[in-house]
Amino acid sequence: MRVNLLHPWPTSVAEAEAVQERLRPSVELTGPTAFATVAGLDVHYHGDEELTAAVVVLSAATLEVVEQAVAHGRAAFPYVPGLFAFRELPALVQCLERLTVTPDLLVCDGYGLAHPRGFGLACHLGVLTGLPALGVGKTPFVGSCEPPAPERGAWTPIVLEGAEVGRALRTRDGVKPVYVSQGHRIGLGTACGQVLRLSPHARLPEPVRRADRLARHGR
DNA sequence: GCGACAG
DNA sequence: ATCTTGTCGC
Repeated sequence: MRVNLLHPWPTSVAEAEAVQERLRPSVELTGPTAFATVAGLDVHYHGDEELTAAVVVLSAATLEVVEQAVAHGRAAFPYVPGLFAFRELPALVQCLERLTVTPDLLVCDGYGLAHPRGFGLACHLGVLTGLPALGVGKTPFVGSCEPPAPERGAWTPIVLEGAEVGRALRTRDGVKPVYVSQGHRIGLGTACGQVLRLSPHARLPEPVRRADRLARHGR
C-alpha cells in the first residue's frame, strides 16, 4: 500500500509538536466495527539507534498470517516522551509500503488518543494511512484509571482532563491489564472488543506479538 | 532542583 | 527498548 510521509521531517521538539497539532484534527473517533484483516506493528531496537520494524497482517477470523514485511533503519528522532512516534514512523511506514494487501485495521504498539496532545503513534499511523487504527500500551502513561477487576474482559476508563481517552483492559485473568486507546476511524468500544478478540491466549494481541517476534528474530 | 516519562 | 534463567500454571 502507498503512504505519504510528510516532508520535511521535524528536526526539533517544537516542529514535531507542531506536526502533531496540525494532524490531530484529522482523527476520526468512529468507524467500522468489523475487520477482515488486521495488521500488528512493532519495532525492535538493537544498539542505540538501529532498529528493525515489522508488520504482520492476519486474517481476523482465523488469526492466520496473510502477509508480513520488515524494514531496517535508524531511530528518526531522539526519545522524547510524547514524541515517541517520530522515532519509529519512517520504518513502520516503509513496512506498510512493502505490503501488497491493505489491512483493514492497524494495531499499534503504544498509544493513540491517550497522549498529552491527544495524538499518539496509533493516531499518527491512522491519519497517514487513512486506515482504522488503535493503540495498545503496556504501561499507564497518561491520565488516570482504577485497576479493572481481575477477570478477562474487565475494564476501567482512562480519564484525562475529564474525558475518557482510553481503557485499561484485562485480557487475561489475574494478569496486568493493557491500555487501549483509539487511533483513527474506530470507536473505543470497538477497539477494546478487537483487542480482546485478538488476545485469546496472551496478554497482548496476536498481531502485535507476531510483529514483535518478526522484528526480533526475523520469523 | 528532582523525579517521572508510550517504546 | 535493552541487560536476563528457571519456574509455575493453564
